Amino acid sequence: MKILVADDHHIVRQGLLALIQTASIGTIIADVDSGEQAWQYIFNHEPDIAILDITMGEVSGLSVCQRIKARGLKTRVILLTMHNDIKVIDTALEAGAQGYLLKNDAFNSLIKAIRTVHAGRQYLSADNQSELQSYRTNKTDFDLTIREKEIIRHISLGQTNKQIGDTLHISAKTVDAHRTRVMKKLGFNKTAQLVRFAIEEGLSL
Amino acid sequence: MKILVADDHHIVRQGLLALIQTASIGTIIADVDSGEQAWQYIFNHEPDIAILDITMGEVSGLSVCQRIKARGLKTRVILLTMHNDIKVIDTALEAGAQGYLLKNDAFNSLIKAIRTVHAGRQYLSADNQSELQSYRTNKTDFDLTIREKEIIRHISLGQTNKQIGDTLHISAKTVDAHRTRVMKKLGFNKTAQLVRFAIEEGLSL
DNA sequence: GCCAGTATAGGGTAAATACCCTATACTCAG
DNA sequence: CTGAGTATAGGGTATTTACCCTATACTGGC
Repeated sequence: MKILVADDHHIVRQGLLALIQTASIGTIIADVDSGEQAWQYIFNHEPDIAILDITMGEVSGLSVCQRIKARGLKTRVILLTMHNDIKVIDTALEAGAQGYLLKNDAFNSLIKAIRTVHAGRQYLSADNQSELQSYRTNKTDFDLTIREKEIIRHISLGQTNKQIGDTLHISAKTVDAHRTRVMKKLGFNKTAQLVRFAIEEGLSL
Repeated sequence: MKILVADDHHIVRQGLLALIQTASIGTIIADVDSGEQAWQYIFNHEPDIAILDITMGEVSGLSVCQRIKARGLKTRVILLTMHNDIKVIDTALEAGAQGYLLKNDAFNSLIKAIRTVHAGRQYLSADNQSELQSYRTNKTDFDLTIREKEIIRHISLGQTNKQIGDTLHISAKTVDAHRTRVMKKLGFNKTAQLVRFAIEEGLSL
């Protein structure tokens, strides 16, 4: 089993590597400290498992996850985060993640998560299963596409259309188009409203 | 050398333990997952080094650090955090920490930090030394005035300078002046950042 | 009584936005 | 196969923001 670990916190990353090695669960092919590097590696080598931190500067683990899904790569993703927020979990799963792990989980969970996801099943940290069910049944669907949510996320982090275009490798004009469409869908006409929405809906990571 | 590790993120803690063990740098006497437990241990056993996460639920690493200083215990503290915020570093050192380490530092820094602090010297992550100097010399007070907070609140609710001016019966230009001053105080240059700040600081609504 | 800080507000410029339009390409459901 | 929906991106314009400047008036502290 080949595993990629991506986390911009060096200590966390080294810790993960040490844990996976002592568990003798797989061969690590790479550890990187940015979403962009993670994507390059996954695109070129298609590891079995990619353990990605959600919050990683420019390109988040969420974005990488979306790209993997879009390209139909066989790599399965376990997203790693500090926050136990049901909205974020939902976003993560919609982005195509097979696993969701909290950093304050016991390290045994990590091994269990890797085994479960590698076997093709979904792994959720703690007992978020039932909570997720109820959240999904009565969540308001704002009909935003994955791409649109991604754009909102970048906007809420204070990036300009130009900057977002650069990180996502698309034109600033396209970002503007997405932005405008989201505004229309949500009935907004100001960045401030969009940022508030993103933060409250857990899209801002 | 006896070391205590306290971090509420299990994975991070396990990682730290693994790293310290492989470096054969010290005997770990305990690893705990809360500030309260950390304090109990330090008070009873006075380890040489305590590596404390700053953000740990109820009792933060900062609090534990202050207690150690107040009691005059010989335990030296290395504070651990994710955020490279000069303000936090300043607070940490004032609280009596001898070391300040970022989670995204290379793990070699951890070993170096332990050795340096154990030798009685101060260790700061990366090259925060010079940054800290300049921060302290011209320590700007980021306190916002009542009026400024009021302006931020309206901005975070999605109003334009013109609308805010109308509501508060002042010129849009004045609103702009307040806005610019706040930006400067906080080091921002985007509305999105201001909105996020307002929401997180509870200035919104 | 003066100085620092705050609130007010004007002039100006460059950047970013909001939003209108068209247009191509791709996918998926009926 | 066609049409709806999405993602892409260009043109264009008006508004808004971000930030530079100056300037007046009020207040509280030393």
